[in-house]
Amino acid sequence: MAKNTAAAAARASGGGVTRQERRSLRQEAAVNAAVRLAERDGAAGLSMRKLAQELDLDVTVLYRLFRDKDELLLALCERTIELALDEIGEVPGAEPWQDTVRRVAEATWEVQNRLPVTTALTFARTTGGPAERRMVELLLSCFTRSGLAPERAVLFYLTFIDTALGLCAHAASLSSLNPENRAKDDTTWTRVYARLPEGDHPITRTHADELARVSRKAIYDTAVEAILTAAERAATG
Amino acid sequence: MAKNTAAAAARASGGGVTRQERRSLRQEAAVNAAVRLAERDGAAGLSMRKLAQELDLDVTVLYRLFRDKDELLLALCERTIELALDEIGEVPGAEPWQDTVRRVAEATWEVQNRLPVTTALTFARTTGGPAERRMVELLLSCFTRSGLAPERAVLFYLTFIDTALGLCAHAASLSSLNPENRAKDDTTWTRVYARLPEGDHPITRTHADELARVSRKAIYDTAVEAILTAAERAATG
DNA sequence: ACCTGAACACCGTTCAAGT
DNA sequence: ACCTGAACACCGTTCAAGT
Repeated sequence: MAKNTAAAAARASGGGVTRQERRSLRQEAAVNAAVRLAERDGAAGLSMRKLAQELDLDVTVLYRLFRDKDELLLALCERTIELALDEIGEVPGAEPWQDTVRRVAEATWEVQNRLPVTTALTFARTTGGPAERRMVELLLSCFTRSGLAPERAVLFYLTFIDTALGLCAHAASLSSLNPENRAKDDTTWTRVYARLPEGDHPITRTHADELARVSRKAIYDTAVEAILTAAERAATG
Repeated sequence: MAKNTAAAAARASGGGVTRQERRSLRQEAAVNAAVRLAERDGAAGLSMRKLAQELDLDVTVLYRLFRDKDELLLALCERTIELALDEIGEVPGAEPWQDTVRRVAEATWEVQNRLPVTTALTFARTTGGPAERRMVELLLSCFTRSGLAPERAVLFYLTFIDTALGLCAHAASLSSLNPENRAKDDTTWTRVYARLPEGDHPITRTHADELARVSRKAIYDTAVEAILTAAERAATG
């Protein structure tokens, strides 16, 4: 749905495809290929050369579509937000603001889960693009509907989105380590913490099993609910 | 204080410096130089070659101190935790658990602020090393003291630490972008969002000033307090 | 005006050849 | 046994030379 926007625009405009529209189409194709490449080969596997090869282009053509690799990354960031917005779909107008925020949290997690490498590469960026703008408007409308004064609404909006993205990036950057490093990291709780010597770290030792059992999604949900509750209390209190 | 641990151990053991101790000393020197290099030249500037050069070593010697670059990064991660522990200092035994958690949050932010590049490079890793183990024990002792059952104590501990690290990494990865990209990102709120056309995004438009005014530290504090409150309520409720 | 290949200055990592 | 330089297979990015 988010895909082929430029194509649709081109067709709607009545036949003649301008240079600008062809450029947009090629950029979108490049973004699609970049996501595929990143998820298949990992963060280190997404190189300008390999992407060009995948698209049957010379690298320098890619450099005319995107000024540099950073601009490609910003386009990837926009794409992840587009996917989240697609995932969210239409929001019932009468829905309580908290539930809309929860929808956004779910959709963002879903995208992180599906595209961990892309998420890890882009989580901390601000694009200023159309998808990001729609997302900002959607979330700000929730936090203002809650009854918070502008200053507080903005503070809680940013706390929510940065926390959600930070935790998604945390989860994503684990899933996007090389297999061996991933395994090294993943099993640390049981490998190291369950086998601590008797005397040291008594509390950690008795909690090692629980530590290995907690899922990243449970952590994410706990953080999201904590921030929602804090916003509610700030609004009504 | 965290530095020269190996040196102290070597001297205490009575004169003869073993191969193992010399190795530890060289690893520590490498970590120190790596932090300096990363903060001076950015994440892309921390390469095995440049680090070896900085230490007047052949690259391959570096590869005998650390199996690969990832092992160096884990050592950097340990170092950031050591610095946070130094920052925390002695914790008064009778201190309310919430205040101890706040100390940890402050110290972690402080380190992020001082070493953004190193923080951004390492935030999502689990090292299983001694500094990390001390930090886990300290924080778990807080969340169990709060009266939470083991399962919940662990859930809130992980929610706290992952949220704190995620937000620190968010802030850090902004401070560690190349100057131009950083500027591009930083001013987006005023550059793009304050100039939105009248019709679209009305809520964002009216909040653009506030959005540009919120500091990353305020966001961090809001998230930390929200999680502390949620933990308190789960413990007493 | 557009495309192209070669080049520049780097990477992480390995290994045969030296002392 | 330890150290070393050169090499391999890559990077992002640029630019002169072609059509």
